[in-house]
Amino acid sequence: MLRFKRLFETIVSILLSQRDLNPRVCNRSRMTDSTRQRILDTAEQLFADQGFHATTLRQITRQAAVNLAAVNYHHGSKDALILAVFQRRLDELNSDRLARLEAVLNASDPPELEDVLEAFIYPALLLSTQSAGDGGRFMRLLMRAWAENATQLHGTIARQYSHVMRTFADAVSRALGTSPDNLRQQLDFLIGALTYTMAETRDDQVEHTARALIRFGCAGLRDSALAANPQTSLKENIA
Amino acid sequence: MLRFKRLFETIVSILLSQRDLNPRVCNRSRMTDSTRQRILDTAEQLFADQGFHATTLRQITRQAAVNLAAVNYHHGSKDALILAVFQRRLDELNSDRLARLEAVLNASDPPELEDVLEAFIYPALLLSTQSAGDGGRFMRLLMRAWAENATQLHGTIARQYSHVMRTFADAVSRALGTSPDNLRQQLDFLIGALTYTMAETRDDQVEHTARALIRFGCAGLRDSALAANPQTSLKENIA
DNA sequence: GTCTATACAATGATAGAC
DNA sequence: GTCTATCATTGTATAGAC
Repeated sequence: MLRFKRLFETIVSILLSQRDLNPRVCNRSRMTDSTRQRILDTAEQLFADQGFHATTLRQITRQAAVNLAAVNYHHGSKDALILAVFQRRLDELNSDRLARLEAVLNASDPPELEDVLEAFIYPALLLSTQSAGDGGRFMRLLMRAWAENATQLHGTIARQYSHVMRTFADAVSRALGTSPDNLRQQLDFLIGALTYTMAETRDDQVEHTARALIRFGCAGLRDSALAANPQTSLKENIA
Repeated sequence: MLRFKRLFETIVSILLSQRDLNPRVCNRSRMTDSTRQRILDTAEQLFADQGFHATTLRQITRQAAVNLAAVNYHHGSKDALILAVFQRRLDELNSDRLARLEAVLNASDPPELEDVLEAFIYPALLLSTQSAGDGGRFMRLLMRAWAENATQLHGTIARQYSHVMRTFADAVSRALGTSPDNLRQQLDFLIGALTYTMAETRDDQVEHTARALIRFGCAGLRDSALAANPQTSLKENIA
């Protein structure tokens, strides 16, 4: 009973939160945005350090120097706050990815598979070490959130950024010279490897890890394409 | 109606309880084991359906028809209960993996890389569709748990099953004909892809998904080994 | 040893005054 | 928009019955 109410409110706040991305509706006063922002920053840091469950709203509001009720007023619920923390970072991440991909495609079409994968992988590994406050690793957050709230949060994120995935699938298929139809599963393998890796990569390993993962993913994608489309890819592979 | 279900579950868990415990510690009465087991089963089902955070101890104890305090008495805390739910399944999983790997190594040494990866991947995908009660997918649990409790639970699990990973790393290195030193990172890529995939694989896709992931992983591992050890692997690759 | 009833501090959320 | 006061619910601890 109570659960349905919470779920409803979370959904509502997710829907409402989309207007924040739109500059036209951003009419709030500076003081309000400052409170919103301060809650978001503090929450991200505490979540990364302690986990979602262990972090209380009272900790967040005390450290952010705002009232306890403010978090519910601005974000609706604790779950919605978690989602908001994610969306801010994932918006950055996917913007960065798309910008790099566009640069790659402008340089040469069809592109090199390595370059496409680098545009996808490198920003993610950078994000995992840069953000989340003082050296905290952001991507532990993603895995943590995934766990707690799996169906809802994962579904929301996947739906919201599906166009990014589709764009990259197209680019990969052009690089491989095959149809993008059967590519989705292999891209999921790559996403899994990337996500898992992000949770444990340190700042000084980013370059090395990115190169290893790009190589690993390229080999897997090329071989799988070779399986789906033997005659076309074979000669390309030999050449 | 509910009473028959409870009675049935009680009988089943009494029967099952005999194999699950270490014989040395098996001094408990059957009635006690039944309570422990019933808590574990009910918790697993509810965790998979609702997530860890959303599931309350009162829900579990009510549905399992045991007292609220029983869960703390038998497992210590909610977090420890979560860990216990995992260990039961992961013990099965890794036993299955090691048994299959041993069969592969007995058949031929050095083994085929595909066979080694199949021994690692296939049981996991099977588990993700079989267990967790009524068609629930167990591996959503793993991702969920990762999230909530990341440092502690992930660390515990990784430490506890590190020997399994080492055994597989050895087998892979023998199949590739290279040193196992630089293999760990590529195996992590594979684990990430596997974990991510398990969360979304349906019962009827297991065979197809397993084949695709094995192929993907083999290609990635072979190419990475080729990078680390050019001259040795090159001719093997051509041959 | 196992189980039960009960109590407790802390949490997320809310209502209403300002 | 913000705050104070308050609520129901949570995980956990304990005392005592079988």
